[in-house]
Amino acid sequence: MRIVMATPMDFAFLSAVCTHGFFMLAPNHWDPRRQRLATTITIDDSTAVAVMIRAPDAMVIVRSDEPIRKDARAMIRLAVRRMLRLDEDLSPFHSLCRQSPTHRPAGRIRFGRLLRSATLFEDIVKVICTCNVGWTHTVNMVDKLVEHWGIPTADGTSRGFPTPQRLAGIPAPELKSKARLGYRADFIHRLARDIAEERMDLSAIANFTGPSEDLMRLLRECKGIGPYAAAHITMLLGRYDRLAVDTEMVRFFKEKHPRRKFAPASVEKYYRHWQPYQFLAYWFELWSDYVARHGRSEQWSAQGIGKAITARGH
DNA sequence: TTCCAGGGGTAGA
DNA sequence: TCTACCCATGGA
Repeated sequence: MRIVMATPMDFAFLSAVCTHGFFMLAPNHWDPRRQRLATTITIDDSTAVAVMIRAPDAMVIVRSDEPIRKDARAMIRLAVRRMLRLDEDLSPFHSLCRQSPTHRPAGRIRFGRLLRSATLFEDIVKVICTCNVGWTHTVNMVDKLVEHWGIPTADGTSRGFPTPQRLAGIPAPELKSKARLGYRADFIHRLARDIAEERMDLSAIANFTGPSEDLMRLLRECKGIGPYAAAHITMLLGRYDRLAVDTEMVRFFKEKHPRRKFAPASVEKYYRHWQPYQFLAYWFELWSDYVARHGRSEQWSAQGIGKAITARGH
């Protein structure tokens, strides 16, 4: 099977994949030498398809060695579009960058399509798994979720991310002990159950058109999603006017502006002129700082970058 | 051992 | 609305 998709004018594959840590999380596997993203896309509770994504010239090519049903093919197309944000227009942000002495490189590399997951459910679970832990632990938790409850491909060689229905059927203590989720197990189990039993409608959140503030409020109704997680998920949903304040942001801002007193309000003020792209402006600065410290992001490995960040000693 | 990591929930003021 | 305290886990 081979799917070919046209890309927006300002699309750059490397930027789209390697400027957000999700490319290091299961079921994604990035091949830095060939510049290909291998992943497994979950179709339903019993079907998943392993695909290889590459992007020569002005197109994205998705290939799979398995025979694919027609409906599954459509779902793979939608999933890849979502992951690479092929429907977003970031040219206004790139125009702003070109006028900025600090962010000009962001315009040049077409920075801003931060990789997301095939589904919003997968995004939310992964964000919960980043809360109050080191990156290596996040990687391990997501690895184990996919390893134990991921949907296997027909040949059984890989697994897609578990569906809400699948995780809803696993008792929280089992999630905790097998995936080492800690107290996050209850949040993830509750989220999966609420979706599976139709108490929570993720499509309403995904298609929400109101102000970002209201979207944040909607997300925070979900146990386990606080201010940081809600802001990060809001970003994943394609809104960049909310800053996700976490320990990384605090560290970065203190280092960059040692004379300035840190307060979330002052950071918001600092990025105000990037409206509505505050998050992307901040993320480019943070990502550039990481690249200066640890080398090109497309060469990062999940465990390697985790250890490097921890060893930084903050 | 102790600290802390890309926080969040809850109770009490 | 703000603060203190607790919550699993694992690496340094």
